[in-house]
Amino acid sequence: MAEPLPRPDRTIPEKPTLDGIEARWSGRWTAAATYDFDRTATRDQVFSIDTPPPTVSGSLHVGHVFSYTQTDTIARYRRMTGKSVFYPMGWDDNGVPTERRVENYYGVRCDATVPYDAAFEAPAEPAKKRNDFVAISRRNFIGLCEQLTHEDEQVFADLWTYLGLSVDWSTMYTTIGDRARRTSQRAFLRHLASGNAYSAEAPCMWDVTFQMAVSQAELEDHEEPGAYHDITFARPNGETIMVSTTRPELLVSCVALVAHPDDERYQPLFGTTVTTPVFGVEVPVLAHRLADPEKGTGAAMICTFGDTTDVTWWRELNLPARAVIGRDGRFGTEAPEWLDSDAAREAYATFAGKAANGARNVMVELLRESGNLIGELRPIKHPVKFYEKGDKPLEIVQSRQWYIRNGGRDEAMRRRLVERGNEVTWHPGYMQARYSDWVSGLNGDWLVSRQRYFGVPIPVWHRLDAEGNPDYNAALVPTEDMLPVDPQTECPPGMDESQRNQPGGFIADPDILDTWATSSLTPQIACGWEDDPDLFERTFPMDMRPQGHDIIRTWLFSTMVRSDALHGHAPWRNASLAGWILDPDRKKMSKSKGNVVTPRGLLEQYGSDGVRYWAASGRPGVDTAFDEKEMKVGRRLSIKLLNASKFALSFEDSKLGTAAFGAAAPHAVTEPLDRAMLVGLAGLVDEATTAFEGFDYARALERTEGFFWSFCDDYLELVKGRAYLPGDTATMSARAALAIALSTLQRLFAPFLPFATEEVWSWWMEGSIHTATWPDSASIREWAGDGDPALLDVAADVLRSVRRAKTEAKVSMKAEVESITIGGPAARLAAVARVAADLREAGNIAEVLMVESADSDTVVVVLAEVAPADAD
RNA sequence: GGGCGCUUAGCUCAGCUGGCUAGAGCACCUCCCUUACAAGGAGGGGGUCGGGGGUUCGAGUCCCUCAGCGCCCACCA
Repeated sequence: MAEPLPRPDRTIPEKPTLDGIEARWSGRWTAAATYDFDRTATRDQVFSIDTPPPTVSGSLHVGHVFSYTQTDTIARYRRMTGKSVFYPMGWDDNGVPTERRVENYYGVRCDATVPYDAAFEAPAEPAKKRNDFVAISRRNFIGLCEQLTHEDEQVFADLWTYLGLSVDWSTMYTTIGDRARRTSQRAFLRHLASGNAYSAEAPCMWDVTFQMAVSQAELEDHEEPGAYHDITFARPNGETIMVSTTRPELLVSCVALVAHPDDERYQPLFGTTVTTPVFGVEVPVLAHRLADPEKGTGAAMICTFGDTTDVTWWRELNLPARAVIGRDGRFGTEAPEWLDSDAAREAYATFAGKAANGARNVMVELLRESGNLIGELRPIKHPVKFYEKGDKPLEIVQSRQWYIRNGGRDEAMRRRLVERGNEVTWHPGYMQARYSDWVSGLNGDWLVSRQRYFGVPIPVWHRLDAEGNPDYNAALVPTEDMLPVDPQTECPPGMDESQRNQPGGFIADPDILDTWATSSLTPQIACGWEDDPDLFERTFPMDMRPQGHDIIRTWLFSTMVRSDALHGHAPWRNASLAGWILDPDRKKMSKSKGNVVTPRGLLEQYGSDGVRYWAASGRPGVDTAFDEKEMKVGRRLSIKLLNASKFALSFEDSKLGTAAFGAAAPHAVTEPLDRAMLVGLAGLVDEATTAFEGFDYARALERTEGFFWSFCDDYLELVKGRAYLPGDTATMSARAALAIALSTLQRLFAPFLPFATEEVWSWWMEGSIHTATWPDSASIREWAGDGDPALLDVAADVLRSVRRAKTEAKVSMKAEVESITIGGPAARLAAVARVAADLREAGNIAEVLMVESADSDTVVVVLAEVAPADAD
């Protein structure tokens, strides 16, 4: 639990300032362990947060600051309500983005065939072109990944500290660290044992640049130019059938033609065969409901594999696989065995070894020559599937991959996962629909194996038979106490290194797990699943998952899948979806778009509190424009808080605060205006509390800010004269009310402006404001007694009229007023009478007169030695 | 094609379960160097709440419909 802060000097500076406030307080918080998790707290006293681990491969931009600040305000609120807040930070440092960054940063590339070089040093000057990158061993490569991520993580941690995130750094984790690797592998092995993980030889979406498989959740559609090619197939009777295709180069992979079963044009052809042009391969004409009579000629060419529909057709119609595009995205150099004529093989040779685009051009020529290309190409724009981080269209490649069951091929499981969504409260609520929609639309299991290096290895070996062929049906697995394990360097139980890669021995599974397959376990990693059962017991399931709404389909869903399989319930109670930061052109701010704004300069210019104010003003789930003006407003608010606090504490006896106000106010609050203000304050506390309970930090801030400004403009102005006077009852009432209000407002602002509030709190209170108790409206109402909130409204209204008169007369606000005459119903006049003394003081008014009238309210202001100004 | 969200002052947005003359900040105009605050403060102008229907004593707020914008998803031959 938090230690007391080093005792501040408890003096109020002559000229309060925000300069250097971040360094001053973040250092003291660290020293005092202000934000440390109290792991003696029981589950019901804990609030645990499943922090998104930022990808360390880039730099943090203001979008990160935006969403992490929002979460931090909630963490701070919960801490002040007495919860022990479990708020770890994780770094997502494994996976493709890190590899890419390391490759470019050092000018290296990983080559598994290169031997380890203990004396290796990265090139001083990285090569400009990828082709010139130095090939290094897997172990050297991983070493560089670790080195660079460590440096990056330190920069990130410094920024978070400067921003004032109240994370407990002692609970930090990384997704490549031992704990994460162990957790990830253990979960995988448990899935394997329960049948939730399996490997299969199947067509999968394949990125030809990274040369690895990608999962459904990583797909992105890009609008790409293409063209319909109308080509003819020959029927045995000499007739032809025309088909439109955008990928004529796949003709060699054609295994059938397909049309809709109800399409009368093709019903006579079903069950017959046709011959492919150029290659002369005989293929059947089949019927399938997915063929769209409206598209092209209504008949389509099924190739292995042009798109995901081809995969469906291939699977459901039991067609042979005639794949020719290899893992490098190029056509195989050898003519495939199903081409049985020399002419066909010669034709193939003209595009063998080419990538899709090159082969297409050649194929078009071949078809033109053979007379099977009819008419002109018809250009179109059509969506093509890409890997979200890739820049070439995906190919579909047949290969052995690992899968985790996610309901994509199991209706009952899909329904169960949709149901799990009901175990979570969504903020905002409509985000649940995105989750349900995604789960309902799944069409395959989750492909988790990646043909990469820097990641969590799949903890599996395969037995080799006497011929040296792997047996994929019975994986050799490590015992859990071996975890984390690297199958490349360690051996399966009961076997030794001499049997590696030998007939009758074993081989290591070459792949690693996709990043999401590890980050989908952040609750288990952070809470110490199996590693630290005591911690797990106190923190899991977690209270809150904050994240961006764009990764509901990936991170949120996959975390649900894992928790469902491992624990049989949802991993959290609340999911809080943050919006994006949009640049001034309303585009999402992201590194790949090159429109990011780095936060450090902003934090220094506007102060962390100023930037936090902007972030916390963004409504939950709503995309928000990047707006420096809001940060300026936040900075002004922070300065105002310093000045207003200084002023209110400048009166003797206001400084009687204690860390938590006791049951009684320092002095009795007796004056009507003071009581009126306190009633409003109590209402504010209720509103802010309700908003925070519903994860709506933005509303809490908005209401607090609104109250604070009118508190300064009106109440403070109205009572300062009275508070200055020598201490009679009315004076003491003002000072007590000021102290109560100040203490309350400072705490209400604490989640948003942690630095400024800590500063002003230190002037008069013991301990950190961030471990102080959240304000309690009931005790404020006790102090307020019979307060009538309307009094403050009336007084502020009259004061505004007086100011207006002075402004219109172009005189100073302290100009003397001879008299004001208030008109209105008796009730209004009675209210004015109760605050008349404060009004006289605040407006420098000699005389307050009243005239009862049934008409609307009026205020007539007579300035001393100045022509009367009517200012109703 | 399906789902979700948005459309309120020049700009960025609040307006929760329908209720007194529709709010804030920025920008703009005027004034004030008032001992908390001049990188301030006080005051002011500015909106037929996207269009059209409907429910209601009463709608920015509920229902229907149309339009525009954005996001997500889809089997994209």
